[in-house]
Amino acid sequence: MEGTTLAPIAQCPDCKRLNEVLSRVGDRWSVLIVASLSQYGVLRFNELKRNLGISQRMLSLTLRELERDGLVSRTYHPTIPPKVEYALTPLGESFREPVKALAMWGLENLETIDAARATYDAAAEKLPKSA
Amino acid sequence: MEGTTLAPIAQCPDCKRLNEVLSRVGDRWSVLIVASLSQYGVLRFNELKRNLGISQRMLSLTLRELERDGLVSRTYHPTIPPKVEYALTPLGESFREPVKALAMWGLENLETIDAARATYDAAAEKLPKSA
DNA sequence: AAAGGGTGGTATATTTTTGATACCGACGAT
DNA sequence: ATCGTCGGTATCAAAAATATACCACCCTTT
Repeated sequence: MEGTTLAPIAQCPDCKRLNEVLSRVGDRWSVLIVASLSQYGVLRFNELKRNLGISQRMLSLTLRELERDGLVSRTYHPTIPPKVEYALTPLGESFREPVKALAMWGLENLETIDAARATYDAAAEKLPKSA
Repeated sequence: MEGTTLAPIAQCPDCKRLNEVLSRVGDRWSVLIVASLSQYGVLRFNELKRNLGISQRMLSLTLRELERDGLVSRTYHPTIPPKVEYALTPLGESFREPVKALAMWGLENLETIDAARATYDAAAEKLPKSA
């Protein structure tokens, strides 16, 4: 049943745009990788892996996406232990600002959020639907 | 084999913190809901649903999380068609800024990203691993 | 009065995403 | 000669997102 009264999704263009943006670079690993490269400048595959605690698969996938989207550059050195270096492109550098804004907000408000959670959970404790 | 040289995850405290932040409010729907409430002020459940094109389940879940984290307030009006209104709390309001920064960056760079993608994909076309 | 619609959800099933694991070739160290 | 490192890929299981159906409630329409 697709023909219901449902509106044609995303009335506000801004939401639609934002949705697109977030679909591209809005996942945790992308942001984390950019933040990491932002801090250390140039990192190799396994350095990122160790630094972030990400699985090889997700790192590989996410790096390729970031490279595809032009935020990260990949430099392959055909030395004998092969060496691949990742760094931010200018576009990636420009992404540092919003990420920083997000991080700042988070750092400032993590405790507030934790407190709100505790309050909410405590209140929920008193209303068990059963038992 | 856990005892390898693997570092104990998240060497840089900033990444760890950022990770926490993103675990809380870093998913697409949370950001989108905040953005939507930010634009319209107060919205009801089904208004949000229609506006965002989100499934009921995800909307319900995400709203509850946002409420739990203190970013969104939920007001239940026991009228006869039950009416539930959602709005941003002061904390939620403060989250508008980083979201706005993100949205701005996205709007400014979506085309650049698309172009980078096109270039990348075109280059990849020429190196088919098989066939 | 019976049928259908809108309200804010929940329960269940299906699909998509993520993550863990094993493996690869090439080489250096033990 | 076996092990480990490098940067991945292939495979499979677990988790999350989504779609769908359904609920009680009442109102409107027929």
